[in-house]
Amino acid sequence: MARRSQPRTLALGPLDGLLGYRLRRAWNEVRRDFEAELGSLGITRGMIGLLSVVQANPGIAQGAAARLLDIQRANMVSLVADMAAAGWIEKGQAPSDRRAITLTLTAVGADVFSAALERVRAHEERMFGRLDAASRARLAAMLAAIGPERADAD
Amino acid sequence: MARRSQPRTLALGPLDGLLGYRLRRAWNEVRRDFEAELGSLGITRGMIGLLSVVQANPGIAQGAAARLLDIQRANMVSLVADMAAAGWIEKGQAPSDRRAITLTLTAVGADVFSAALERVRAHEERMFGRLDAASRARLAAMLAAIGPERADAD
DNA sequence: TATTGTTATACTCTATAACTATA
DNA sequence: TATAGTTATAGAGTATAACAATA
Repeated sequence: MARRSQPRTLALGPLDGLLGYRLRRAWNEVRRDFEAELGSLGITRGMIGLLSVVQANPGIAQGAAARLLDIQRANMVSLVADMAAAGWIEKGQAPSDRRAITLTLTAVGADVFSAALERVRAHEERMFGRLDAASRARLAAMLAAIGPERADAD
Repeated sequence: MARRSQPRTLALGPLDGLLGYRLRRAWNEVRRDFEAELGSLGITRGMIGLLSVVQANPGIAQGAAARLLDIQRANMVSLVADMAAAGWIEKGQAPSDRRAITLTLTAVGADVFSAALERVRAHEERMFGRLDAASRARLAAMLAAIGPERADAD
């Protein structure tokens, strides 16, 4: 029977009602688990994103991939360089625009992505396993609705 | 009529179905807006969290606040130091444990928090305004359900 | 032995400004 | 003028290991 100088349950205060705070907690939980699962493969979250986008759009321009993934062009440079150095993607020249760099997946990259995706799916099941299919769909829709009203003709 | 060497709509690939990715996009959106709104006041997200917790639990131990906010003890040190230097919180000695540091809000800290909270609420409305009250409640519940099955007697 | 606060350090992601070469 | 890739740099958050003082 230890004495408590603090209330049994500590309160969060106004923070408790803020969805932004709840979002941070959830995201940190997910990020941590992702890194624990994928870290040993030397694959970061950024890499998974680029692997997916390059596989889905062979020859995509580096800048287009950056916009698609909501990553700054400047931050794309080292990401691409690291993945090219690992032999997962190849940089090429766009025929129509000599400034642009095209990205394609290598055979090794496809294998790495395939293996990583298995782990990611296990990770997702661990993180979202308490939500059924309908809930997950609603969650996805809600997450997509987060943000300022965007002009439709964006 | 520009020629397109890429499909009209670029695909995300397998990434598209991953809730973790959707969560990252939403979180980045919220984080960016928070920083744009609060940055000019010199208040970071970490500070808002600590201000709220210290106000709700005067004299809370530094380590207890860290656990409550899901922040590493080591990272709490500079956060507390910065906020104490700003005059928003005060460090004290716990009577029962000479190792522990207690935290209390100053009058200035209370004012700063109050002003910041107004901006945070505007920010939250901007971010989650497209969700009605029922949806927000469901979102909060879903975010709380994210993560591994935890033993109830945690 | 375990915990509290601390120091040191590193990594990921994100952001901005400025440069070059093209367009 | 605007865009693509690049370089340099900075900041916030997160993470681990190790230490001294205290429990």
